Amino acid sequence: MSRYNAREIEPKWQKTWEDAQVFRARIDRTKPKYYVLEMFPYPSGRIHIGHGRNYVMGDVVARFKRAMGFNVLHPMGWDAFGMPAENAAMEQKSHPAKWTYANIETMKAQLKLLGLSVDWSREFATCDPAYYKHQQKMFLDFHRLGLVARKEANVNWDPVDHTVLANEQVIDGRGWRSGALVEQRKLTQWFFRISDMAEELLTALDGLERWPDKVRLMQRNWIGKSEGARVTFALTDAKHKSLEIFTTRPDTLFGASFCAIAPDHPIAQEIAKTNAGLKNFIVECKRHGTTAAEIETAEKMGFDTGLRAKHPFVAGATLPVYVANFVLMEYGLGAIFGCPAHDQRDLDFARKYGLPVPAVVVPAGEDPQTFSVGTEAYFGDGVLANSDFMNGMSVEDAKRAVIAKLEGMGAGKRTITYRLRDWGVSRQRYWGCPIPMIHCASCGVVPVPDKDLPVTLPEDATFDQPGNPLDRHPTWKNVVCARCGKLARRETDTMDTFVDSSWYFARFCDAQAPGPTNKEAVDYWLPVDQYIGGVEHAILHLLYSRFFTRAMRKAGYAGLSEPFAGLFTQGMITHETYKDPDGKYLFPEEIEKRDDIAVKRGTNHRVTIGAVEKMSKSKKNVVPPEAVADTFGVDAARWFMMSDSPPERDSEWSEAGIEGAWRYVQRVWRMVDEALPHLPGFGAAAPDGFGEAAIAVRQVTHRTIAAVTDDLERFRFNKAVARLYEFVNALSDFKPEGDDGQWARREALETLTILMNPMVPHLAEECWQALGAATMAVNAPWPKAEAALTRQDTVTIAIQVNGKRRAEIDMAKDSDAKTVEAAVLAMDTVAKAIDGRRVKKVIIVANRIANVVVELSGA
RNA sequence: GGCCCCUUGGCGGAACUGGUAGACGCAACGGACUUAAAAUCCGUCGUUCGCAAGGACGUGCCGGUUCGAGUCCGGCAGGGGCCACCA
Repeated sequence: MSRYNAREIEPKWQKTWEDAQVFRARIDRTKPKYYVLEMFPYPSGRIHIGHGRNYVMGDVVARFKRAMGFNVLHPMGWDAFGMPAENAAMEQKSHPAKWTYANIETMKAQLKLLGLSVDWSREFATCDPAYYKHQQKMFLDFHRLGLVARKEANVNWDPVDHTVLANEQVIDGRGWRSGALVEQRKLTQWFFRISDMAEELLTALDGLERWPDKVRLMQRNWIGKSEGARVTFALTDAKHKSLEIFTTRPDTLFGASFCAIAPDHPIAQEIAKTNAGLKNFIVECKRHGTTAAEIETAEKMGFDTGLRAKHPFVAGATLPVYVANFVLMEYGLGAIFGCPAHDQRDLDFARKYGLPVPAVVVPAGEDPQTFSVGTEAYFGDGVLANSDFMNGMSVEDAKRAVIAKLEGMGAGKRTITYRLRDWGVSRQRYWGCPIPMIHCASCGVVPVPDKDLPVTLPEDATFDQPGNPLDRHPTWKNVVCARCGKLARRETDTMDTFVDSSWYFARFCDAQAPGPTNKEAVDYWLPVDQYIGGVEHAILHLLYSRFFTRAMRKAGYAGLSEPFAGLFTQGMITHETYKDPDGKYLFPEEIEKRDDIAVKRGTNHRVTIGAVEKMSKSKKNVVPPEAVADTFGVDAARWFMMSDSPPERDSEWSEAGIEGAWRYVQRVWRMVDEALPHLPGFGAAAPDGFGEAAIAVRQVTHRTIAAVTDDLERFRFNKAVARLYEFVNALSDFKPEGDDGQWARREALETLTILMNPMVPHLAEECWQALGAATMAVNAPWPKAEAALTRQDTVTIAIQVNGKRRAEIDMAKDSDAKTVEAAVLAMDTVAKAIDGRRVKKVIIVANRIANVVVELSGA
């Protein structure tokens, strides 16, 4: 008996696949296409097994679809621009390119170890000018189409990374990479006009049926559509004639007791010029952060501007206009009217400053004369009161009525506001795609002519100090104006790296295309049929890509709007964490487990076993793929990753788990190896008839085909694995006798081999070859379940009496209700359970259950 | 604060659209083989009562709908996610 040696067998098959170039994808219109893509990696150093799950999952899909007859595209590349490279360059006194390409080399070798069915001929790195020159071209095209804007705006400034961040990259008031508290700065920046597409990006979410609801909901919330009205308040002041506010509750206009504007609202800024008190107040507002805790505890603060706003409907009534710390310039119009009775913040504010709290929406069952609000605002539904022409209306009717009236008076109109901001893409960093623009003293902003592309990064930049290396480079930014020929300055900002990843999937369709995309290839391969990645990109990358694809369509580079037809967000791999007595983290290989305790390897020092957490370098709870491949083989790792948890959930990596997977690999090989001498030849004709035992095995075989196919189709890898375990268990119990039995055994083993191939491709190749196939398993078609063998002739029907299971009975499938009822009532066990009570009725669910309902004794 | 999701044995998890809860794996335990160990094979494995046959209880908690609820509805608790002074 030969033992399965993964360390020799796995590299052998990887080489065979590579030599035969089996994963090379080509346009082939005789087959349906299938584009599988995992979110491409950032080359940060080394991968650990936690990264692997994502790629293995994609690989299982790719290999499965391939066997199902699809023309599969499964590419890989590198999201290679970004801050870590620059930080590493600063620390190691090296160059970001050197660091990045070294990491790519390491990680590529590690990925190859996993035996992925990737078409490596399409590989590229986004930091290659051959890639980013196309990005610059598209930037210029988008600029021409009005999709790019340069504007002054309040931006998020990361004081540690010395760069601007997009809203999506600020988490809890801190930079998503540096963790530094973000400051607000007013800067002139480049923006993609994503907010113009807010409505389209929102409604198109409904069409993304193969996306998780969770992700669609997150995008919906992020886009944040609010329907309401803008209302113009006339001001009593001669200098400032009117104030425009946005509200989603115009129905509560009669409950208004003040107006409030943001500290950076133009009117506030104007008054602050001559009012030192307000100026100080505005400075005070800016000092407060925006972290969750600070918002929770922040007190409402206001400064009375002295301005008074006239109520649009109540002659003679005026409202004080405050500058308030809780009003945001970025949302709506930066101005509100305060209705304390029906908004908690307005109520807190009104109580603090002693403003009136008139209630205008009264909950059902409350008396409008006596209903009042204490410390809790009422924002539920109800009936309008104290509101003149709206009295007695529902909230919805009142909204319509008041908007109509305001529109009639020219004092307001129905408006839709979105939370989504334009995407600021300027970054004051070196390691990114240069923005191809020129600043000329006489011509203003001038695009770099297409013929001068790419604008490449200078290699001799310095990284020994913070700030933008491009800006301080002695010569790089000197350029002649493309319009007037005078000396001008190059744009020294680079693009947000999320731009790089917003179109790479289109580039993969033809990575050698002379333009940004090859239209024929893009039309053939896109959309991505199955995209796989972490849910952490639910908003950032996935929203940007949806925008970018639309922009590419407008510019003629793509023929569709939605790049990803199917999305799957996979869970993380977690692992226990270990700490030595000093509180320092230890790698799993540094510890040794003895019974329930852990000690430092080779010592008696007790190690604390900490929480199970997402694998990360900082917690040291990582497992290198090389070590796993060496001891257990890659197939065992792949099998374990697919078996342990449902793919969307987190999965814990454990030594026991990988050992279990390794046992499976050995067991399958042993089973094939032991069967070989007894089996008929590969492709031998089926015998004339099958005995009972052989038929039973064939039934298991074909039912397994049906089940595993369905499970893989639906991304239920853990169930597919469980089915295959059951199959192997059944085969182990099978003791074939006669030619028919041996033929059925061969059929079963061949089937098993191909069914498990997507998960354990090296083992499958080895088995396939041993079974005598002349072709590779990777090219073998997926087996088909024969209906005659999957059909169930008898079914087990559970019998309940008053809903409690009392017995079961085997019946011919699809027996009619009368037959089942008669058979059930004839059973001794049933009679015993009925115990002489009167049978009220018998409920029969075909092929499943019979419930005998009897009178309750004594009731 | 708003919105959303989750909660099933010692553990990971099965259970299609309301129809036999606990598939499959891991761990554990008992046994066989072995000088011994590993590997392998056979068996047990939700709790509980019982010699057994069999019974009772059981899917976070309380209640409801139903012949029947892990699954549907209402409430509560715990855990997680996203957004967040968003008007």
